[in-house]
Amino acid sequence: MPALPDYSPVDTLNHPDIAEYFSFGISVDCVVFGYDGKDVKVLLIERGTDPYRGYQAIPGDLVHPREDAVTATQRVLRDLTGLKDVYLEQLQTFANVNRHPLGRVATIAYYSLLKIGDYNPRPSSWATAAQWTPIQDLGDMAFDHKEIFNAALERLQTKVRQKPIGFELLPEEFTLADLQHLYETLLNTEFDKANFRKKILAMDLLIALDKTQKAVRHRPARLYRFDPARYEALSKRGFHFEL
Amino acid sequence: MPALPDYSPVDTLNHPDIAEYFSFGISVDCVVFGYDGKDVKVLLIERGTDPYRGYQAIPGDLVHPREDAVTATQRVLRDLTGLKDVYLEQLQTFANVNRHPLGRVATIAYYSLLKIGDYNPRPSSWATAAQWTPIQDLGDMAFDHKEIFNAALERLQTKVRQKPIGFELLPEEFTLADLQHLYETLLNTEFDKANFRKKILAMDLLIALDKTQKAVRHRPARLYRFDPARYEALSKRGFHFEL
DNA sequence: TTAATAAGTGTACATCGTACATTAACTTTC
DNA sequence: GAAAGTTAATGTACGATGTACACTTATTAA
Repeated sequence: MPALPDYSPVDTLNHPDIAEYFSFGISVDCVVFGYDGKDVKVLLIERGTDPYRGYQAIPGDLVHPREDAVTATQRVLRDLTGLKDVYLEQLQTFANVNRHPLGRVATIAYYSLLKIGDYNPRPSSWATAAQWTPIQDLGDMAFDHKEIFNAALERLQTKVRQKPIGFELLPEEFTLADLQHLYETLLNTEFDKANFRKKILAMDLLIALDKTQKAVRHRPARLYRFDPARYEALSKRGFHFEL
Repeated sequence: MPALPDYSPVDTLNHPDIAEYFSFGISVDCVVFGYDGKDVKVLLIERGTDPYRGYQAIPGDLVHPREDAVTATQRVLRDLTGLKDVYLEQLQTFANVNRHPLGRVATIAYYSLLKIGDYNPRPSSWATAAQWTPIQDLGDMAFDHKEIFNAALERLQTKVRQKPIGFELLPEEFTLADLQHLYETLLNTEFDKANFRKKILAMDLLIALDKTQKAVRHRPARLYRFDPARYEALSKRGFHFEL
């Protein structure tokens, strides 16, 4: 442990009893979203110990004394899902005095989007307790995790309309109907099919593949792929994704 | 059923050396924005002690062991400006291992908007060190504060186009030209005068007052006032501010 | 009175969003 | 193997909105 500062980032004439201030625990919690073609789901843990034994909780862990917060979150995600390099974004920090019954713990909340098909539960300690839950039927949650989840969902709903991050939830190759349905369930709206596809295609972010759906009992739809490089290029020229 | 894993936050069983994890300091830092009719400015502190003596820093302080993070930020703001009930929003938490040279301090960054005219420096410890700096001419800053400031500015620029928070920076009564100029300096853009006023007025968020500017050497402009209640009402009906 | 200056209004045109109708391709049923 | 069912994919017409720019109005200073 490095030497304790004798002042805060500001100035502090005011903290003679400085050691008392260095008694916080910091955790990270990560709201992991997935989509199975029908429902938007969250990956939750069932707690095996008190407090909140049996309640569902957002996966997370204490940050180690020499560990960055993002690193800690990536560690949690890898242990949980076996995946790395998934979409990850900081949400908000929850630091109320009484949020944790056993001590002063501030938690930095993140949210993550992944292709649910890539998910393979790890033979790690929490593998058995992890489960995908459709976001409509969440029950009570441990700690202030319901509040954290709500914030994450709200943020996702805003963000998904402004940045092309919805694709993180879809398989590499998808139909326009897939995409539309994802947005509709995520945003609780309905879009006109013709207008939706016109708008999306006009953005010029998708690569049309020479493939179609197989084994459907109707006209098969064309498959598309999102082109991140194209998005980068357009962004630099002032393009603004919007749905 | 196998034993359920314990994961966190804070499962003491999983962390036998639990005490080590409770050694973090938590600070809040608040980027305070103001606008004087010409420039967008930030309220900065000049550090009087090492490290970074003489550098400019974002005002902040350590969070007390029994204090909520928002409360700590409001305390800092009140000590600094004499104001309470100013617009305040959490930005992001910076928690890298090495961000603070003297210990492990995670900082929860906020940003705040206030009417610069309301600001009255307090006879508190940092009053003399506080100064408004136009955001174009910021020099080096202490710690990772430049990074924090950049994040705050970016966030403000995004947010101000999506929520009617720009009014927090203006006096209660303002002209449409005032409003336009604020947006132009904040976003580094130019708007067409006629179209800007048409758009803003069409939103129906402003109350036209029976007052005009005084002592100007041209046709005096009408004064307006922002109507937060109206905005609330419209929001509930699905209205979406956008500029 | 006139010039200067910025406030405030009007208009024409292009662009975009919206609703809805139509055609196309595939499978299943009779 | 033709018809019915289903969803993909395209087209169009209309209204709303954004954009550029010209014009009129109210005030002060000269």
